[in-house]
Amino acid sequence: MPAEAIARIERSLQNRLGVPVALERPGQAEHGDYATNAALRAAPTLRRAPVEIAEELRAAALDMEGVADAQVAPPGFLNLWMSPAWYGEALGEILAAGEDYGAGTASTTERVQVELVSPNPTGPLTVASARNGAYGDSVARLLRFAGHTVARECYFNDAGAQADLFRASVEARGRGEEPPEGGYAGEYVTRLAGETGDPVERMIEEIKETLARFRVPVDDWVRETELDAEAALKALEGHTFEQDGAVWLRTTAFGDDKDRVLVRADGRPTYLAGDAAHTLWKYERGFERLLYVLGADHHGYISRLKALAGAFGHDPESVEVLIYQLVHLTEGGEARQMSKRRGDVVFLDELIDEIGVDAARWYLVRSSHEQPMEIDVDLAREKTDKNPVYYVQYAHARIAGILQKAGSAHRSPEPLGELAPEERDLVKRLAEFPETVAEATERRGPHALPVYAIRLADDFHRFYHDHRVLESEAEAFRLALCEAAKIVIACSLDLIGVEAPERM
RNA sequence: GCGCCUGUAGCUCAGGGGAUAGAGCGUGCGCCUCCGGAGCGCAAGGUCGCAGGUUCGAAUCCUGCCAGGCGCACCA
Repeated sequence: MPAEAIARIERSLQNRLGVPVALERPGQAEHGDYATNAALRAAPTLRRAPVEIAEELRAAALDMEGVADAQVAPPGFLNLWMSPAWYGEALGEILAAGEDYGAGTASTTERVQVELVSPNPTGPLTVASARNGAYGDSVARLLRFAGHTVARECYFNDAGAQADLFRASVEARGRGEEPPEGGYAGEYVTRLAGETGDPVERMIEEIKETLARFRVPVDDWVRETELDAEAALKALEGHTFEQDGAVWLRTTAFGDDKDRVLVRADGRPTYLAGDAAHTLWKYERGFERLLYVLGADHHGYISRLKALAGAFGHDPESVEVLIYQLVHLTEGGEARQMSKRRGDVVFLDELIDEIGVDAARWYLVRSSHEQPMEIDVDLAREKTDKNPVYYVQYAHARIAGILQKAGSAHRSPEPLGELAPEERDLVKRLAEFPETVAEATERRGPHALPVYAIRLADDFHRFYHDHRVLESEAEAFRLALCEAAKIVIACSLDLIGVEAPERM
């Protein structure tokens, strides 16, 4: 979903040709402001020479409002140069939309739930959960921006064997004994042993505080102990069978590669039974699409969760599992193993203490969720002020300074005449935002935002360096340009949960 | 053995069929009477893991291989 100023040109060319036309920004200035390979793509179906088709498009383009020049380049590209009026149109579009620029692109809106983090309440949040939170929350923000109704949920598995083991570990430590086999160690266990109350409850409270601090606004907190497993098992009865004394769910009927046990031979429910109750509760609350944000070590769950949806009579496709690759810690170039049980981890609160929420969130979403992530503990500490997030925030603060100094001076998106190259680049970058966001949303890939924000900041810094804003002939236009840049930078950062400061 | 993810500059990573593959960090050299120098410019640095295939065109799609991460429970 490109900006309207761009989409208008695309539609006109499309009507002329009868096949899809997408404008792209070419890598080199000699190839114009925008270019399209539409003629090359259409050639096979139209059974005509690409250059011939491109010539036809060129003629059409030259007649369009906003197009200053058009040229055909072999083997069939069409290159476009836009007029000052077009730049005014594109800039005006941004200022008119304000902070809604690029929003509401979803064709149909849904009630979406994003389940994220969902940690075992047996210890504080670690940097592993932090990637889940930063990624999942950013996806939630994107979906909301696109127009969906979004709720974030965090689930606590507070009933299982791990919770019991954790409680036993804290009690043992309180008596000065070693933790039980496979139990929990670490400083926080010692700390909890000195406090009163249920350790699991203490952890749940701490996790809630950490997530709030990390700017992940959770709408619903759900605990396994609150769910009605009996009701879920009853609802699944048509899809279960008994074998070897256990109750099985026929998940293979919904695409799983093997059936799964719901109730063990000894009568205790499995983890899947808890998941079933949880899934049922989600649908009962009316969500139409269920997103799960899970680490790569859980990707085996996908077919199970979809099968549960099917067994409850919903479309398995309404379940969407977002898998992110794991975080590996290194220290001094060597791999550092993380184990919550041993207490040998880096906690999210420590990371925030070290580098702050902005740098941490930026760092955790800047690369694709499909990319395994390495965090060098030493480097993360050292490089605090080298994090590109400050580069982007600085651009925002710089603009804020100019606009403040400008006071109520007149602003106008209408350029006086030809734009400088740096002005053109900046407007084009801003006009690219709606499409960038729409694609990031569709692909569930918020990492496109940091990448975009750096380029935008880059374009702004270059513009700023070469052109005076205040008291220049083009002051009104340049103030409008600054205003638009400020809006889009702030929006890009907000979508990944990073603040856009007026001053630094 | 089967499945998912990854392999791009010294390091961390963008790039989802187009023109001469990009950014940050690091390295080298420049730029402050001036709206914020947390900035700007220039340079060096690449067999896009390897080999085939599809295509007018492949880092991108397909197949095979190599390497790394993760998963294949009546654990959670």
